[in-house]
Amino acid sequence: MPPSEGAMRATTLNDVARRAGVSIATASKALNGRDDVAAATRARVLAAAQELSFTPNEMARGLLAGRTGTVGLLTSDLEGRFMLPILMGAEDAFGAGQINVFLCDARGDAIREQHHLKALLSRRVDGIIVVGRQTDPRPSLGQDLPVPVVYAYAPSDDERDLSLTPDNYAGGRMAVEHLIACGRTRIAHVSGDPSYAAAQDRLAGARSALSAAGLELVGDPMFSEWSEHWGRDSSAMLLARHPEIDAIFCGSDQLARGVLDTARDLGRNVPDDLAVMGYDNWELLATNSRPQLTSIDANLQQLGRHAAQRVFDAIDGVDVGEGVHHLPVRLVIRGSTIARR
Amino acid sequence: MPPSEGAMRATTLNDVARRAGVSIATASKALNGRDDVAAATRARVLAAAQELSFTPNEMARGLLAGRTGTVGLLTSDLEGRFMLPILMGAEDAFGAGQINVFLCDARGDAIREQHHLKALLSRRVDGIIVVGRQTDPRPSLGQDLPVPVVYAYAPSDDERDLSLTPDNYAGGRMAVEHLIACGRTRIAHVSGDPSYAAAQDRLAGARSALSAAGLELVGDPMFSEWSEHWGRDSSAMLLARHPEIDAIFCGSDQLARGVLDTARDLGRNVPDDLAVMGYDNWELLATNSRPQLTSIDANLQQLGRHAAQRVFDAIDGVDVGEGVHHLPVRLVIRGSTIARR
DNA sequence: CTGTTAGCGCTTTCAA
DNA sequence: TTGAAAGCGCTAACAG
Repeated sequence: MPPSEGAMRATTLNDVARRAGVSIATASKALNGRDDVAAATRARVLAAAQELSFTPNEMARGLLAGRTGTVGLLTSDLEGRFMLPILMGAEDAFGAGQINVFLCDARGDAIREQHHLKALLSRRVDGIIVVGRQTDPRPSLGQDLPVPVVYAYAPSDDERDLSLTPDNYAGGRMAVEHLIACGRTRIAHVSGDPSYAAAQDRLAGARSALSAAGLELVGDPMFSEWSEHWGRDSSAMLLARHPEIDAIFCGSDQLARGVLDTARDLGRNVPDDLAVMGYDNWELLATNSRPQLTSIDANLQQLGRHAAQRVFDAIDGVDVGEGVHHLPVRLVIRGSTIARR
Repeated sequence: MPPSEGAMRATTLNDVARRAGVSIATASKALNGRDDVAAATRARVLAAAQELSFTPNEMARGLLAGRTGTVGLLTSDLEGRFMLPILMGAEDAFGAGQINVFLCDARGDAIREQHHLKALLSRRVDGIIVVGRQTDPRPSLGQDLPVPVVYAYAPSDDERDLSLTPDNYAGGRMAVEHLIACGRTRIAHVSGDPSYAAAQDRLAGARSALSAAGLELVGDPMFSEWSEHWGRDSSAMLLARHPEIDAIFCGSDQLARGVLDTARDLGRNVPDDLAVMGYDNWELLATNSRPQLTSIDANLQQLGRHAAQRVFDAIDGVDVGEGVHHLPVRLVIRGSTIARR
């Protein structure tokens, strides 16, 4: 019995050929637009295909062609804020190129990741993009895979792999340069978990901008967790101990939201008394605060598209390349650093 | 020339058979654990497969089996807050069942959706889950598809399709019942875009709970957009006009965040002077506010798993069913409605 | 127990 | 211009 959906066995090229009264080979040629088919024959075949709503079986086609027109997207954890834009960028790029994407979520588990990798290989994907949730290096899938692999966001720990990751150092520098350009000189830093490479890189970038201007951070960088709560608490401590602070550079927009909250509680006007910068340019947070948050955008969707493009190229035989590439980030200026007029 | 990755043509069953010195059929049996193979032979085959790191070609296998072990996830827009949990639930359920998921994002464009649908059918997916971004009915993909289809979140406009969507009416009722149970009697409602079914359903549910208690909404429901800004502005208006309000039920957590902000500005203590409820239980927003937000959780991940389960069943020949199913939601109580002690 | 044979749906020579 | 035949990698009959 056929499945309930009014289903039936999908129509095959054979059905089309028979209905059009030609051989299966001729039908194939007609449908694929090859020019050694009589116009009348082609018309008949196309009509038949239409009537039977024929859709060629890509699996069979792939078997012949040796490529499937599919790629695997291996994420370590869909949950994260950073996955989605990368996913979208990649899906977008591939979709335009008639490639379909297998989505696999390893849930942060190495065993599950191996399972999924195996599954992807058995499906003969033409390439794989590995998306990690942090910018800390992650274990390589290895060099002996039969398909090209690109690492996005979380770089591979093996230099022979190609990794695309946002340039957090440049982001940190850019942020502080902006604050300095706004006339601020007593700048503090609030960040999240210090074990994150992102936290350290952004801080290092910030420090390079400061020392280039002959300045130093006010107080120690405040590390703890990437939460709004910590943004509130850390800034309260900072401002109590160093009331002269005129700008706080935050390692995330969440932290910055917390800082804004504290500033209001303390009656410090933002941006006049105190400039506040976020990081990530998470629109939900950045555009709904009062004032809106100046932030650094890592262009993640573009990063996803880039990764897809590399896989594309690799499929076409271009060497995929290697090393960790730090992709440019972008400053988005809003009201938390410059008063709107 | 082989692709750079140290690639090479993937090893086939033929390679394994030759290396083990058996026929290709025997190799197949040995690898698939059929019992009509001598132990010694099996060992030899397994060893050979291991050495060549053989992975069976699922496409070839699928060609024989008539099923591919893949399903399509057709989303209308990845951007949304509601996609991700559903996606995760479905991916999770399928992953455990050795099924791989094609992710297709139509970007809210009907033409692109048709393209993707066609692509999925040509890949001979065994089923499709259509995920919409709102709970308003969406156009059906049609009844004459060769695979089972389940609609998640956004129901199909055709009753013959199976749709799973959260029970917003029950959510609205549940929210107001909770507020009443907390002793509130002067309850107002702030919501987003009134053209959303979600907005109307939640309001209708809220009203049913109110009238069951012999109460009425204070003031008109405040509709505009689903933003924190509107939460701030609308509640300021409400509280100015109706200072007696002792609870505000919000149509989203974003709105509720805005309401909390205004309450603080006006010096109204939450929850003592004013109880505030959100909707969606978006943890990022709900757990980072002061106080944390009581909210309604639509169990979206579970909804995704359900949808996957239905597709599973349909693949196994069980009728997929039909009609719009409203899945239960859940109250999550935090500090914005009950003072913590 | 093992190997031979016949396909799954399609594309691609190569004759007719 | 058309069709017969081979074969992509695999499994499922059947003979041996």
